[in-house]
Amino acid sequence: MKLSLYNTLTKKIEPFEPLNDAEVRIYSCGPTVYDYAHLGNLKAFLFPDILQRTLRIVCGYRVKWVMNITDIDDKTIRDSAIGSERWNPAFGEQSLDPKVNLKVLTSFYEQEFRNDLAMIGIKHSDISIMPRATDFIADMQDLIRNIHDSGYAYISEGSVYFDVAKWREKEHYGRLFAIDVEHFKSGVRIDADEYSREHVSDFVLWKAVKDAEPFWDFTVAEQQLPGRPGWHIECSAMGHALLGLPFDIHTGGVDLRFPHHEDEIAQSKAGYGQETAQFWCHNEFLEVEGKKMSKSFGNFYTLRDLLDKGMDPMDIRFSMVNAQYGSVFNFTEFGLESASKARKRVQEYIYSCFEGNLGHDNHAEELHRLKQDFFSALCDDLHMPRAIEALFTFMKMCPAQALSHRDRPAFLELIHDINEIVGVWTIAPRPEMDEIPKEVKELAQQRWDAKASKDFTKADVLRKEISARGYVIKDSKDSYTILKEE
RNA sequence: GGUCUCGUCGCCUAGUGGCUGGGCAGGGCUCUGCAAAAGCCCCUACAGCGGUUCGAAUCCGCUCGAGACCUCCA
Repeated sequence: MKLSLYNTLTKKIEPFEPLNDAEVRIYSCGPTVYDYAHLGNLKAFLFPDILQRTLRIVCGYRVKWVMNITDIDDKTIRDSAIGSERWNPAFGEQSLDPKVNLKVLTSFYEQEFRNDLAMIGIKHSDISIMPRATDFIADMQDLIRNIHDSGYAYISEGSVYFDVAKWREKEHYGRLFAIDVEHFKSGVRIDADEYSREHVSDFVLWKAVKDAEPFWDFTVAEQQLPGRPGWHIECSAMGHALLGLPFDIHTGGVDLRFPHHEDEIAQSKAGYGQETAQFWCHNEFLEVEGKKMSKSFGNFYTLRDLLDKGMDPMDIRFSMVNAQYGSVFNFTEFGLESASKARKRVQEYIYSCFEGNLGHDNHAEELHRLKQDFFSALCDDLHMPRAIEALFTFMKMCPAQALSHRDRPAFLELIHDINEIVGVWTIAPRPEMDEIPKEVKELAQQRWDAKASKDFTKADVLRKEISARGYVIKDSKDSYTILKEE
């Protein structure tokens, strides 16, 4: 099946066709590793995860997926600076070398980030490369020299800036975002750093070293400019080095359309003479309980915050994935609960397919429709809600017990493929219960006896005792089961 | 001020002109000590006002409302 995707470059949903038959090349703007990943980050990475899984499983392409790690920027420098409040004592003593401190801080959060990805079901084996910006300084410097040589950069007080005004004389600046350079709203936040640009619309390619900040030597136009890269340049350099330009799909949050991605396009074109990507895809933001997630609203959550509250990472994945990436997703506790129940219903259905008697009806047609509807919804700009709807509709039409000896394996095969994308279920028989302690079993039997003799007071006391040991009793008509309390 | 989304059942989400979408919650039943699990059934909404049309949640206009971005937040 062919995938169609909304392309911010054209503002239309377009059929996707790889530039190169061998594989689809995707670049995702990754995290800045100065803190634990928050829910918004997760949504931003779940989107390309579903994208690349769909490209592989439904469209049959090979995929090369690059997600960068930004380990040098204002915030990583700030937090690793000597005396920073955010320096975690677990990192040990701070070094006198700011580069060492930077590395310590960023490697810590990088590792945490990798753990978080695994936790929400993004497989490391699916990500071809996770390059760190600091490992590509030389590539960035080459690119900046190229841009300078071609006349679109100028040096000012030790920093190098991209000359947007000059670029606009030749090229369209505002490919992803309609920029009204003349009408920047007065009072809107303007980058307040002390670097001097000729125009506010210019952006920095290379920042001159400041006191006690990490820096790299750099020579451009026979000038020595010790400093560090600007934010946008890293993606241009890494995309070029690891995927080659132009590549197929570039992903990121909507906030990155401008200036980050716009500048990336301009830089790469100015320095490499090539377009960056044929598709630019942006995921919408996440809100929490109807409000923008922010520290000041007190609704700012990292993944580990939610796990500490006892939430299941697979429920978090399912709730986020079960929303179209291009629309604002409202993360609520009630919504997570809904998603959790819906997910478990499907899981229950899958377990049922491994047990009980077979049915005799023929559901080949419904199976075929499920396959068709599920995958075609995904192929339509990754409409996961519609795809999941097809699954529930199927389950309603065809109870697990009704599936025949032919339909069951067919369903399991299909749900396996579906799960290769959704990634929240276990396609296997119901796991054996953990060994239940003998005393709990005995208590349960006593309770059943008490109940049978209608001594309900005693039965309730015993239920409480069982509960105190972490188990619950569920009665059915003429038997009972013991389950571990969640 | 500029650019752009969006207002669908209690909540979340599909749906680019006609066929009462799905999930969760709620109600009923299978099953009567209590509770819980599972399954089945029920639950006809499209911000407002005009217009186009045989027919509009869906197209057009206006109004009201919500939100995002506008120089380093995914």
